[in-house]
Amino acid sequence: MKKEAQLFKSLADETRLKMLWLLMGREELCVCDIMGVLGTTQSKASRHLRYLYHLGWVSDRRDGVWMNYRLSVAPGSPEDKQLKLLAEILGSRPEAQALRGRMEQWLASKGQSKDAAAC
Amino acid sequence: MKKEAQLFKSLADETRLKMLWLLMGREELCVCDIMGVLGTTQSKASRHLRYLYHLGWVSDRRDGVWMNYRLSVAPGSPEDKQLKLLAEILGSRPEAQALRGRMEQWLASKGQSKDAAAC
DNA sequence: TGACAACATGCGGTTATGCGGTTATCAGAT
DNA sequence: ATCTGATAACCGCATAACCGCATGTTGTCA
Repeated sequence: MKKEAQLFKSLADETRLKMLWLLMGREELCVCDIMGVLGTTQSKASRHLRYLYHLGWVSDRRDGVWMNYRLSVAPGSPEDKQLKLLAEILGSRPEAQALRGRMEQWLASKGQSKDAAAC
Repeated sequence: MKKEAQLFKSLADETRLKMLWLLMGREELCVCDIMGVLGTTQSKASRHLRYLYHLGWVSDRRDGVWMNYRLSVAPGSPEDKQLKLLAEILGSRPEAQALRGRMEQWLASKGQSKDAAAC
């Protein structure tokens, strides 16, 4: 059951939990968005995202200067099921809903400024 | 989501995972049983069981010399749901089934000797 | 090419975690 | 009361995780 222990270890960090939660509610997010919504530092955001990347939970896509991340688990795979269970656990927390709200707000205020980026 | 991170942290250890799994398949187990099935040391078994005890996952019951542990989550509680999800994740692993088998075998061979204990 | 923006990473420090080994406690038997 | 076996608490060590800071890398634009 080493694999499962490793799985839970990857979820045993509040920052990573929040990142996954945000990504579950959006197709794609760039590092600066996650920084903004979570109010964390660039180094911290980037490091945890790479952590998830190396575990195969997320994939990256370069768009000019921005690096976008998205969930990358194959539909129907065990990881996909585990992610759904995670969503079930997190979704019952009001804090999670508030986080979603803050994300929408952040993305909206970002969209207002001229054309695209406001990081 | 600090609470959830803490939850996963408590599951991020293979020994604790196996202990929970064993307890899910049996009303009650004493420390020496868990030691025997998992092939671990007394100190290690006891420490992780106390860890789970302080988190509220298990309760203890003294029976003379032996200390018995059992799952203690209230039916219908969030913890109960989380435990069911955990069972779902672990149950799909053949290794988990093998562990159950070893437990049955251990308990059977223990029952053979005279009346009760053979730790 | 040079300046700048977004992101990644190496490094050092701090803290948390797991483990083995030892000691203390507790309940029952003599 | 004392002795014994089962379990719990403690200690010290090694390792791993997380963090901030500074620096490196990559891409854009003038």
